[in-house]
Amino acid sequence: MPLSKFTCCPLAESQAKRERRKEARPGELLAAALDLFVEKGFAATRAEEVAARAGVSKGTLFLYFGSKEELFKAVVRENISGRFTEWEAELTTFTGTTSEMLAYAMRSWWERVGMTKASGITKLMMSEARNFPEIAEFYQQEVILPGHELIRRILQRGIERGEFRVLDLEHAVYSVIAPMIFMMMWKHSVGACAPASFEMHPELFINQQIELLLHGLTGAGQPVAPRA
Amino acid sequence: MPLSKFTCCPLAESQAKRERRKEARPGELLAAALDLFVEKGFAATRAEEVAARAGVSKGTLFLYFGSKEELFKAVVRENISGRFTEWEAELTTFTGTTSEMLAYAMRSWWERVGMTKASGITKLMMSEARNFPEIAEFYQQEVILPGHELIRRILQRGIERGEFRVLDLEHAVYSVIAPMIFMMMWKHSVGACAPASFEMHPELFINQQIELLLHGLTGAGQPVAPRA
Amino acid sequence: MPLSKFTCCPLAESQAKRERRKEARPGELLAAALDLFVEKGFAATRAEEVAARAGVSKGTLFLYFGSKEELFKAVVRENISGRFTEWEAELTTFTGTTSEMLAYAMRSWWERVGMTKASGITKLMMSEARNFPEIAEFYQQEVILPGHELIRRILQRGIERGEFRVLDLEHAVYSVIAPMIFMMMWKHSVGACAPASFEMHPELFINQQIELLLHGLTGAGQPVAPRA
Amino acid sequence: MPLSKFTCCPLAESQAKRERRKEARPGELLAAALDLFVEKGFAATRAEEVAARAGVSKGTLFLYFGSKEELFKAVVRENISGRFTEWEAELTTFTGTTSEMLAYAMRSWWERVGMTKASGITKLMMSEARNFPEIAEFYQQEVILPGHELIRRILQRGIERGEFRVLDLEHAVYSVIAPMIFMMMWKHSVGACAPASFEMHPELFINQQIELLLHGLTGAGQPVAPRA
DNA sequence: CATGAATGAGTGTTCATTCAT
DNA sequence: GATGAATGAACACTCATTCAT
Repeated sequence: MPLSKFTCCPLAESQAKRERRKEARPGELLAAALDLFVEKGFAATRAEEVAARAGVSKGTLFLYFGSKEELFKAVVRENISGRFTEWEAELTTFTGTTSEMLAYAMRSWWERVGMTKASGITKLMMSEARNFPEIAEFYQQEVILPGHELIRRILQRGIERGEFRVLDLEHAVYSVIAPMIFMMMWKHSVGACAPASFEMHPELFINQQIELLLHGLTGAGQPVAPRA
Repeated sequence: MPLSKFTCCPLAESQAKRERRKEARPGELLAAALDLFVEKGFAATRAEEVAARAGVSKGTLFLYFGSKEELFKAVVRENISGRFTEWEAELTTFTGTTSEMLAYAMRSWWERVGMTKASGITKLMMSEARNFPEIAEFYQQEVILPGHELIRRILQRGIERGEFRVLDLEHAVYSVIAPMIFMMMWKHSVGACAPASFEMHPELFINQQIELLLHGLTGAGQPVAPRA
Repeated sequence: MPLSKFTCCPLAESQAKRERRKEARPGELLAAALDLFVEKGFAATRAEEVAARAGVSKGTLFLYFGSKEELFKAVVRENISGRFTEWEAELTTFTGTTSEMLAYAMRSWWERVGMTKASGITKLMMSEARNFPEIAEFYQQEVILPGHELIRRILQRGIERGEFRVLDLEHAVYSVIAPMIFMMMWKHSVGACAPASFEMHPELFINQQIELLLHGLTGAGQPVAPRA
Repeated sequence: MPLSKFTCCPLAESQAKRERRKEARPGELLAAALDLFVEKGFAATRAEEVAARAGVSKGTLFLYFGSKEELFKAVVRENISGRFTEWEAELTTFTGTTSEMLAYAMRSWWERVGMTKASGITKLMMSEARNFPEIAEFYQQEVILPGHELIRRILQRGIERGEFRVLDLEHAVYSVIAPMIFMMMWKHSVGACAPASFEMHPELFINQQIELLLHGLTGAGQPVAPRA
């Protein structure tokens, strides 16, 4: 844009800046709210604090979200993207073994969700589900259901191809999911105020968890992810 | 009740009942508080509601617990029994294989903690840890640390006796704990308002989880806990 | 109560005092609210001010009335007693001329309503009716309708007995009511902040109004209620 | 519009319209404000609503009126025309009987004020006088005082010419004014949300009211304004 | 001039906590 | 001890007013 330095009227620019701010506001507020809701819970988070963290005044918050509750719902909705379709596509075209597939799914989950702020949503839902049944319902439809479906299909593939032994699919899904839920909860609760002794190295843990999930504690073969 | 004919006035009886109630008060309050804190979180639980559920007046609550925060601490403290000593004793004298030992530990954990109200404490800590750092610290010392220690010793025994392969102990502990934490969280959040499709059969899940933990998905042998 | 000076326990007395206060609270609050609502309108009256005038804290107000709106409704309801039955009884047994009857009705209205605080309710309703349609409806049923009925019956009697000439009853009712409504409005608006020049002597006005209503401006006979 | 062919671009036209609108702005705002103030009272009327009804933005309102209070004052001031001079002139040159004169005054009042939006101002003053003493004072000087003066002069004329009997002038003025005030209040309060049973036919009422005022309920002669 | 995004003082309402009874 | 009436600090939310664009 070489011409832009000659811009005769600053109107465009400042207008743009204002517009940009206006469009950015909801996002900034949602980000601030996510942080605080995850950190302190819904009830203990003050609206003014959210506003302050987003760099605006209390009134502005209510300009964008009609109430604290609507803000909460927006936070959850915003962070529950339908990332599953993309994910399922990847797995549908996967050509390796199902063990590799499962490992891939767990590792990419960590990179795309577990290690990001989005993981806080899970903590939020676990903590507040009973106070927001409608939101919990929404979360189940949008996250839990497709998530389970995804894992179930992987396990099914493993069984059908003779890679995994026959097992109770429904509960096996929970076995795969449990360590992931656990990591998110841990990170946002004990992990946030724990002494060094409880530090967890997520990548190491995931690697070993995959190993254990596939071959078990008694599994033969090389030692499992020895700590560097 | 042949003695009752000597009770000239019902005063004595109700007096006695009152005494009993008086001594029971703190316990009833703690039980009510546990329920409500688990259900709605600390901030969203009203002191009056706790009192009402315990069958006393608002004022009485503050007679026994100086503040809502103290009540919370007492709830946590009260429900963190030093059951570990007893438990460790059991395991120290355990004579079977380590696989059996691990299975025993997980199953008895379910009976003694997982399926009881005490499981709510874990949900509470996960939800509120960051609002109550001192309590979280206390919880770590009293529950997490000994719990980890217990699991670690089992795993260590397995490795030393050549039953389990060598692995990163610290993270393996998390692999054992994760499904248990998961069950408690699930039960008190999604599980409390979930449709039938998300129902979980804890015993089945634990059985299969033990199997998976020991032999993995690819493990040979008979199918794992096929659903009845 | 000569024995009361020996009352061994002051419990009874203080209990009583507390009880009395508790029972008196709603009344005190309603009185304070009536004053302020009449003076400043519903919206411009602050809940805290009402409480302060009743000698209690803001919180106490909400102990007795769930919301400002409920307080408003209670104020109106409280001051709309079914005084009409008593009134109608009086008029049913009235034996004089209908002129005397009308005069009696207007004068006793002044003593029982017009000159009391209850007159403020009319101002309130006139000012706020459109903001509280349900209350306005209630007011119509409880006050306007029976009030009109009462006046209508008097006029009807006058016509039937040949004392009053035939006229459009419905509108004649308004002619009787108008000066009374007017007095209440005036008193609580202009009258409350008017210079001496607008002072009104209600008794004089009513007397002359009765005279005019009965005989008109052109009526023969002695001068009408010359000012003392 | 033969000149319009010289308007090469529609800009001029819309420019013109804009100019016109610009000059019309204050008037539109005052009209909108009058409606809303009358309907909901001063405190319960939101500035933004006034602006919206006038078709401008919130900011624009404050461009023309420094504050909501100033807007209110302007509304009152604007709607209190010095129509009295014109009126007094009419009455000064009146040649009929004083009864006719009074009837004319009341009927023309209805046409010029009572049935127009201006009647809302009276409701406003009655409702808000105590919150705006200065405005109330102004209203007294500009409306009440000259209004009373006008009525007083008519009555005085009637007495002096022997048409009306001697009476307490001050209070007789109120007797004339009361039904007019009443009509305006009624129309803007109960009348605005009343069931058909409380409907009032202003012309009928005024006619009969005049009759009653002149000859009273007991007046001989033909029946008073029998309902068509 | 007009706009509407932003502000923050103000108000209704809640609820932990106190204390007279 | 037990009660529950009373308190007032705290917080969600509103809205008149400002001002950058």
